[in-house]
Amino acid sequence: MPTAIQTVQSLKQAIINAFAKAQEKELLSKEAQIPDFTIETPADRSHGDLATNAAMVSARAFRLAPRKIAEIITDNISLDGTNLARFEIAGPGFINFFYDRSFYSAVLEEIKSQGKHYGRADYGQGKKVLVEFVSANPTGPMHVGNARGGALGDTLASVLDHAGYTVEREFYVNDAGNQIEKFATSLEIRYMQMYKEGYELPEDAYHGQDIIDHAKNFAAIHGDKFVETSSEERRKALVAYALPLNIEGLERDLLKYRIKYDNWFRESTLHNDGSVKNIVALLTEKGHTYEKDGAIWFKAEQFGADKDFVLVRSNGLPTYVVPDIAYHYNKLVTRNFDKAIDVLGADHHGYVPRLKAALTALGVDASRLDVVLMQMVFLVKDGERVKLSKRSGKAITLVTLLDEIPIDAARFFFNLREANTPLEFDLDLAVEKSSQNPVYYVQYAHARICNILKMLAQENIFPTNCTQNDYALLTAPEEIELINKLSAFTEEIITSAKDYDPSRITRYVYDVATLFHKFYNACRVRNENESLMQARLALCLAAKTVIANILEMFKIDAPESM
RNA sequence: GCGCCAAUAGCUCAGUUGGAUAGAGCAACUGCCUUCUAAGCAGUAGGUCGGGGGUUCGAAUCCCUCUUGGCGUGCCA
Repeated sequence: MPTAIQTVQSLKQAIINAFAKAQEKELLSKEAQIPDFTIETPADRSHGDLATNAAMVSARAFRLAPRKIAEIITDNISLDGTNLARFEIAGPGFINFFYDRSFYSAVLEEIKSQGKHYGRADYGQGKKVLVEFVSANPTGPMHVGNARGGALGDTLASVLDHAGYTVEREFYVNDAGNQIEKFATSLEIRYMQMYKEGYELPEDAYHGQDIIDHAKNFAAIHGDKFVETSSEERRKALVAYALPLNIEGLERDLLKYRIKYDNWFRESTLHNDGSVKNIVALLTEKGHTYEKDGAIWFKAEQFGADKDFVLVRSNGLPTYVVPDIAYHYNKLVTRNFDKAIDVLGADHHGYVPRLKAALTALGVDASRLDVVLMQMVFLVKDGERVKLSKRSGKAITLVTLLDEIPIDAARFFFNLREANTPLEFDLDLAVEKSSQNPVYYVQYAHARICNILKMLAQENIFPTNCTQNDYALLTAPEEIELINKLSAFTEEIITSAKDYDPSRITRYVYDVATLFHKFYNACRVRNENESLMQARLALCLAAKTVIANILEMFKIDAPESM
């Protein structure tokens, strides 16, 4: 167990023991329960490395002043084996604890021995989790929102993996249904326009250049062969030509973005194997549907949704929700994932309770589906928001974006903010090669460490094992703060996994870089006496390990020199 | 109308799930390179946490209410 977490747990136990001992001595009422208390890291370290509110929250239960209880606890506490050296009572009744020297050496030894694995936890207990993200329509190119979804989903999957889940990444390909019909219509009209007058693209069709290109390339192969055929045949041929190309394109572009999926799951398989029909049948069988106006409705209100909704339209075709229900049923029942996590745009939020209602009706525990909603991205150039218009087909695509800015920057920037807040993406800052660019700031810290190692190696100096006495020389505030930060990595991973929030890790690694730069300016490694140099070298290596582990997790380059 | 999300320094955002004097970065101003990378560091200044009520030892955080903004509320996806 990581040193920091272990220290907190042993302290918690020590406090509980102190309570019990005081009760035994009848200093505290035996009647009262020991209330839930917390142990936290104070923002201000002069208030200790760990602090507890135990005395304050138990004031009522024991009918004593908080400070009095704090005295009783501290009189009866034993800090043996806790990596803590001392405590003090402060403020309204906080008890503040301070690390023993052994804490710092334990952290550095731990990072050294775990190396690439440092930061990993068993919090997820190997549970199977499916993270579905991007899932852009294969009817056109991906846009900036998909870029955020990609960075977020892929990194979230990594975070969950580090937290001890068994993770799969999945892309859901909408290769059936209305979108494809619209795709067919758009292709058909663009194709016919090349040979005949009087074909006008409807307002709600796809207006992008990519459709025109597909039609042209198709014509280059088949000529006017499909002009006189039935519309059905023509559409089929066009889709059969263009759709695979688009899907290949999605895969290629995402790979360029360093995203590799375990599965590309096709909606069409759910239609072909009868799953979609089966969902309607199952719900009907259980008496959860009814007919109205020639359509089949689901009694969603009975299962917590805001209103009932249509499953099968009066024209006999299912609405988009049905394949979606079938898909999630497939994830949670057929494939038996413990958790399904969807990364979706926030405009889908109204649909989540409906999907969950349907799963509940099917007897699936809907809490096994978690949805991470993602707010809008605003691109900023020259200090102004770039206007995006999807309708005209002039939206900025993922590919264009990645041509303009480094992939490292994109993956970092899109994980700078929590998913549920709108994100301003500063295009100028992303290409900026300066301290203002947070990616470079972090990478620079890594490169600096590598450089120290390189310089020393040239003098034939290499890291050795450190003794307790060596580690004891690390006493500067910059050194202590850096170690403290490094010790918190595993907890950050767990919290980040719990909240489905990789942006915590982005901020964390930025903090690590900041503290390293401060250390670098305050303390020298080279030309110090052997013992201190080795201790500082160990600290540098530990910082390097943490930064490198995180950058690898984010699939961002960790350069040896810059 | 109803529902979801948000509002913190001039700008972009944190805030350890109710804790101690609300923090970073950018922008502004002042310093630090004969010493491991100045893509760095140190410092100054900047606040009615959208408004108002409530809950308690204690509120940016929880509850109520109002204001403003985004989104949703289709036999579209």
